[in-house]
Amino acid sequence: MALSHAIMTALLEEPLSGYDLAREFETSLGFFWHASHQQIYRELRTLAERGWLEAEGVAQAGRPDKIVYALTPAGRAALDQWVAGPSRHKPAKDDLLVKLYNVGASDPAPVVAELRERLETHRRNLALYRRIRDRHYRDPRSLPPRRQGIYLALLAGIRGEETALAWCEEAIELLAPLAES
Amino acid sequence: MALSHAIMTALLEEPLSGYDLAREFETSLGFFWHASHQQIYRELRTLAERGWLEAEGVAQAGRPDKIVYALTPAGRAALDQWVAGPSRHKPAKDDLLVKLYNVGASDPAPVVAELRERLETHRRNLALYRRIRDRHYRDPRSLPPRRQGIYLALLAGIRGEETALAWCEEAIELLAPLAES
DNA sequence: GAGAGATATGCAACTTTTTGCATATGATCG
DNA sequence: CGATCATATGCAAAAAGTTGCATATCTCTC
Repeated sequence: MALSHAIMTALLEEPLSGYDLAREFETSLGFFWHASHQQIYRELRTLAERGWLEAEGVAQAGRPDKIVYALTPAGRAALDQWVAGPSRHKPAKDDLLVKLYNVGASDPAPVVAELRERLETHRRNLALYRRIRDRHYRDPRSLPPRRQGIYLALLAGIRGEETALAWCEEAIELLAPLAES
Repeated sequence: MALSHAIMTALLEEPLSGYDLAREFETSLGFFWHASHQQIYRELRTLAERGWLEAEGVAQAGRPDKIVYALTPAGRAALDQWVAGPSRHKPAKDDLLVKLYNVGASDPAPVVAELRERLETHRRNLALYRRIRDRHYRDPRSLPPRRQGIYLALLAGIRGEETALAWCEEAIELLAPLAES
């Protein structure tokens, strides 16, 4: 399972609580690997049991107490090993692409409407990613190695959104005439 | 579940056996929605029970008998309704992008090696998709509606591979110096 | 006739993800 | 004081996907 390793990766820099991690998985790392808080809390307990993480309860004033998880040496070793092993790419599954196969058989109007919505989503994502790049990753070559890796992940996001955006425009242009008639 | 609808989509043109469908899901539709034959056979039985498909045993000479599934009017209606409803985009999950966050903490060499392999995969996919486009979708505007939709799905594949390919090259260029030292 | 390979279909166990629900603390605002 | 929101953690059931195994027909080649 790779969720465990994604979590450990997020803990490389500093110990975090499940709540923190859940937010991490909604931004940064989450752009490329989504996980719900239910998944995260469950996985954290599993990893702590296995000895890859260490849990520490932290009492807080002004807010509910929390449990902070830190990477153990064993976890660190497992992570290294995972990085050295083969990767799995699970391609995106997109209803919309399947629906395109139905154009001509079903009404294309909702598909076009969906494309327009998605266009906006890609615009927003792209703007966000570019803002992050401009703020933190202006000159990739002068970054320390770790940041270069993160930069590349971000770059994948940017390129992906650019491509998806352009494709949406092209698709709308081609299908709009069908939807109007 | 969308697998059911992907299967029905594949049956829009003509009735197919589970085996045929499994191959369909390894090419055409399968570029955007992967499914194993185990999943497909299971789903086919479920759909037939629900009345969305009709199963017909076909005796064959020269090869094992098969079961051919056809879309029923009820299935057709369900498909229309699905097309009109909201779509879900499940973004890709890619170990490699998570591993990039580990560059600087773990040895980057295997990551670079993986990037090189992936570069080749993208090259192959791109060549394949382009071949299909050149053969069957040369002039998209003059295609009948149904084929236009399929063309757009193919185009999404082409653009995606182009982007991924270029990104791999950029990533290798940036990380190669780190891996050598 | 033995073996490999395409065709054809399936079970069972397991892992992973999704969905819906549940709970509790403390801050802030009206 | 009540409502709402951010913080913080979790259970349980269902759906979806993966993995490993199993079986059978028929063709073609050695």
